[in-house]
Amino acid sequence: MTVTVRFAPSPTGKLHVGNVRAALWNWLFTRSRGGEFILRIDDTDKERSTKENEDRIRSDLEWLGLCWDKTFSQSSRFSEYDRVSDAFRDRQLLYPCYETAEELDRKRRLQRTRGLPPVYDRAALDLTDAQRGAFEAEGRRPHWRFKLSHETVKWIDLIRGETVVDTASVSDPVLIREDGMYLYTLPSCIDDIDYSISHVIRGEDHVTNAGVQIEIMKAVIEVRRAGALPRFAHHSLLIGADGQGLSKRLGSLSIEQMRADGIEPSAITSLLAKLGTAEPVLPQPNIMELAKSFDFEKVGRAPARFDESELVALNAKILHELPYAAIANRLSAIGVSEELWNAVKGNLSRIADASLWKAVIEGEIDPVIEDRALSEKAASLVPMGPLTSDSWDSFVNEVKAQTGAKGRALFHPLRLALTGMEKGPEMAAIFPLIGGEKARVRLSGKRA
RNA sequence: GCCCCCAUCGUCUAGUGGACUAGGACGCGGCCCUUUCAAGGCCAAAACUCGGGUUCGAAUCCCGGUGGGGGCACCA
Repeated sequence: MTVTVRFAPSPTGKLHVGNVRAALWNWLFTRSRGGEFILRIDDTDKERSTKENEDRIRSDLEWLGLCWDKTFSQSSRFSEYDRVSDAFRDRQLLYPCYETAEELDRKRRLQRTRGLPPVYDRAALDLTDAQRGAFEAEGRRPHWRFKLSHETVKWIDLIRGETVVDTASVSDPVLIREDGMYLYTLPSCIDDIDYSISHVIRGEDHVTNAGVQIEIMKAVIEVRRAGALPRFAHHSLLIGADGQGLSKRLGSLSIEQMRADGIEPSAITSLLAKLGTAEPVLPQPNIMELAKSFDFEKVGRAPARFDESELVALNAKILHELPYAAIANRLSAIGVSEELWNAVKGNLSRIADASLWKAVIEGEIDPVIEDRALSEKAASLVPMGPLTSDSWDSFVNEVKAQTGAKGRALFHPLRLALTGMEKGPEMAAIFPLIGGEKARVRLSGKRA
């Protein structure tokens, strides 16, 4: 079976951990099966969609490595949507309604106080031509609802197993607004059929929608006389580390923000690919490796916790294993040489922190003198001439022999004097980079 | 309010009536190593949401409580 999936963000906001997880799973699934990944921009809402958001979404996806094989915007396909909705009207699948938003709201509140679910009562179906004419004469324009079958829709969800939606418990969905604008539902169904989407992979907030959409898709297939229903996979949503829903904090969880915070794309994909599955979360710099092990069988049904501190920790691990060549351009941009990178990477949690160590090693610092006698003695023992990777050991041995200090009492004052920091990279690696001249000055307590 | 889904170590989970003394990974703690921190190696601690029922036997099946998530838009 040919696999074709789509990720369909709406350019009304930014990409965040929640929707990126859906994008990633679509991508991993289709890559693991040699299929296609389509990026569809759901921009039917002209007022809220912006070009900036769309550009941001594309650049975030590219940054994450989620390349697409095909992309299009729904705003380019209105004529197709018109064609299908005309056919729906002919088949009485689409009916005009004249209630205002306030009237609908009042109806819902009334149902709720009676303990009933707020489902549309289909009053518009009983309207006579004369009544409709009267509304039109009043200046009202209709919005259009799709007439659901009121039967039970059933499908085998790849994650949830057999799933059932009773369409009698759902309102007939509004497909076209009073102003003639399409809501996302119909365009989405038409596109999924026209582009032969084989699998719809998304969050479980769409489970009820799937029931409705299956009915609409069936009608689209009839109109088009072609196409097939996709299979569905609805995954649970992420919750915060506090066990509460994520929606309120989404701003701080945007990909844009993470990128600004120095999180590597592979840290995000490594975590999001495995979180909520039976497989361990491990640093995986290669996203294709993630695709190889992707399997719906291993996905749990319960909401999974997304903890930012876990992402930060994973980011550090990825950095520790990152060879210079993989990020050479980014490092040279901040003036970090391969030598420097290899000396300090084991202590970084963000790449940008390399410049911090660059400043310590190459710039000037005020040394911290913890043991004046020891550091002054040490200053006189720094080997003359260029330092090598062996210099540190012989230097420390000499200091030990002449002062009697050992262990922490030996190391700690030297580190503080030479770097001004409590902890940091392996001294043997950074000692030659600091250089003998600077080391002598710092050990004697002067800025250098 | 109504409907749907879910519930195992701190976290993600394995587990489909006896093979469970409940397994793994991450994290946490301890030890070793490195003449400091980190990294690495080793070792430990740590869980079946509660109450009923079915059964010779329940983490596993059923009912109920509690808790969490989702849905019920002229948003997506």
